[in-house]
Amino acid sequence: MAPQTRRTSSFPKVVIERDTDSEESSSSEEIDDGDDDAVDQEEESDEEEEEEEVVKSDKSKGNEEKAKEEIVSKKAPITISLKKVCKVCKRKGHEAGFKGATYIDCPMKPCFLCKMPGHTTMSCPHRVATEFGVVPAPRRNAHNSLDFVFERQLRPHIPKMKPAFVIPDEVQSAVVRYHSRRVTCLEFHPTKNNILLSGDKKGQLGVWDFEKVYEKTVYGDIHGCILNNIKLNPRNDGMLYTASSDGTVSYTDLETGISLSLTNLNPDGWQGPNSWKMLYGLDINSEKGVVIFADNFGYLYMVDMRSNSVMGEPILIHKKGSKVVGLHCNPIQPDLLLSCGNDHFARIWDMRQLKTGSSLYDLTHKRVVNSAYFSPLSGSKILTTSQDNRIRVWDSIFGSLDSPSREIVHSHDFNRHLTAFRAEWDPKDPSESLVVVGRYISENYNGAALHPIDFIDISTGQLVAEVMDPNITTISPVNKLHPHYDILASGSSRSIFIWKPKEKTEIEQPKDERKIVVCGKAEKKNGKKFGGDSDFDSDDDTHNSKGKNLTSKKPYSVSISCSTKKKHETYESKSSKKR
DNA sequence: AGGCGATGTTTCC
DNA sequence: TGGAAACCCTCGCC
Repeated sequence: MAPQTRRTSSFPKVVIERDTDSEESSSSEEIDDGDDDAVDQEEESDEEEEEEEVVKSDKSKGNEEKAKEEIVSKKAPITISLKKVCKVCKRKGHEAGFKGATYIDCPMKPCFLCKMPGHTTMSCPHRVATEFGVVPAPRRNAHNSLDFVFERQLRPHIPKMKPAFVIPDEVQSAVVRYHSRRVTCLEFHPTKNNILLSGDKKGQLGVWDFEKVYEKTVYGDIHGCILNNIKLNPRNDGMLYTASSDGTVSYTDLETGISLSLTNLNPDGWQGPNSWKMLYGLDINSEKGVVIFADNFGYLYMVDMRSNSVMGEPILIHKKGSKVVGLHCNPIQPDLLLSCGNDHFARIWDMRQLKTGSSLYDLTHKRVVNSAYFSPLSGSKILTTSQDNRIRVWDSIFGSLDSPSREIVHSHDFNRHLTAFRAEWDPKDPSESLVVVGRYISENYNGAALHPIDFIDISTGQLVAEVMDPNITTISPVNKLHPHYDILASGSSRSIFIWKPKEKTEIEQPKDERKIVVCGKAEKKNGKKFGGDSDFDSDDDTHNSKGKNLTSKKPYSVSISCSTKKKHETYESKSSKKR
C-alpha cells in the first residue's frame, strides 16, 4: 500500500475539527454499527463531574495551545456509554478502549500522545501534524573546544542538497513467526547485502538471506536471555559481537554459530535482581580496536579486539545503579562516544579521557532515553528517542548542544511487552534528515487498527510517510534501513518483514508474488494476520469480521518452511517436530 | 475463543 | 531507599 500521509490540515483547522473529531469517532462507529448495538449512543448528559474535572486539569497546561484547549474544554468529554465503567479511571459514564478499530482515550487522563492534559489523542494537534510545535532551532552562540572540533572536522562532511526521499512501502518478503519470542534488534550485514541479522527476547540470533527467503537459521545457544545488540566486526565481517541481558558479550561465527564468550558479568549465577548484570549498549570503535559495552548499573566496559580480553576497570558513565541503554561511536571522529541511559541523559564523551564525570556534554531529557545515535554520514547531529514520546535532534553545528534543535512529538510509549522504540537514521540520506520509527498508537485504516511505521523528516518535523500492511496488526518497534539499498527491515512481535518501494509502473512486471515464509504454528488455519498465529494464504479478509475488504491485492504465496539445521536446533526445527 | 498472566520495567511514594 | 503500583492501543497460551 502506498505511503499514507496524514491529513495535512494546519493547526488552526484542528480547533475546528474538534467537532469533527467526535464525528470521526462516531463515523467509525457507524461502520461498526451492525454488531455493536449495546453502545447505541445515548449521548450522555449527566457527566457534569467529569466535565468539571476536565476543566480543572486544563489549568495546568502550558502555553500556546491555550486558546484551542479552552475551546476543547467547553465541550463535553467524548462519551461512549452510560452504563459502562471506564477501565482506565474506573468512573462511570464513559469507556476507554477500542470502538471498532478506533481507540477512545479516557478523557480523565493526559493525552496519550503528547502527555499534556486537557485533550485526548483524538484531538491532539500532534496527531494531526507531526510538525506541530516544531520550532526553528536556536542558533548557537557558545564556543568551546568541542564546538571547535565539530566545526573543523565535521562541518566539511555536511552535504548541501536534499534529495527526494524513497520510501520502502510494500512488504516484499517476510518470515512470519521466525523467532520464538519478540524481536529485539535487527542489523543488516555490512557487506553481504542480502543478510539480515536479528535478535530476540530469548537470546536467539537469526541469520536470514531475505533474497533467498528460505535460507534462514536461528542460533539458540549463544545467549540465555534478551539479545540487546548486534554488531559485525568491521575487520572480519564473518564474525559478530552480541550483548545480552544474560550479562555476556559473545563473539560468534556467522556461518557456524560457534561463539566465544568474551565476558560474563554474572560468574556466580543468579544472586537476585540487585546483582544481576545485563548488557544493553554495544558498539565497536574500529580505529581504537575496542568493543565497548555497558551494563544496567551505569558502567562501561571495553574489550580489546585483538586479544578478546577485557581492558582496565569498568567506568561509571551514567547514574550509579541505572541502566545504560545505548552506546554509539561517532562515524567520523573516533574519539567521540555517545551514550544514553535510564538517568534521562544522553552523554557525549571523549574516548581519550573516559572517566566518571568527564562527559563533554550532557543532553537532558524528561524521561528515559531509549536510543541516541550520531548521524551516519557527518556525525554532526544526534538523534534521540525518549520515553516522553518525543524524538529529539541535537545539531552540533547549526544548533547548540545545550538544547535540542528539534523536538518532535511521536507516539512510542514504553510498554513492558514491547521492545523499546528507537528512531533510526536513514544511512543513505545525504541530507541526514530522514528518520524511521515505529508508531505505538494505531490508526483506523479501513476498519482495521494498524500501527504504521513512520518516516519523519527531522529538518521540518513532517511525517513523510507512514507505511503499513493490513496483515501486520502488531506494533513494529524495531526498524532498520539498509545501508545501501532502499530497503526497510522491521521487526514486529516474532516476525520480520522486508519492505521495498512499490513498483511505480504497473507495466507487465511479472507480478512476482511476495515471498513469505511462515514458521511456528503455521498449521493453524484460523487467522489471517502476520503477527499472530495464522497462515494467511487465503485473501478474503476476515480481519475484523466487518466484511470490509482491507486489500485488493492478490493472495500471498505462502510456504511453510521445514528446513532444519542439524548442528543447532533452530526454531523451525522445533516447530516442525510438532507437526 | 475469551480470559489470564507474564513481566529481570519505570515511576512514585 | 525499597517496595508497590502502574490501568497500558501485548501476546501467547490455556
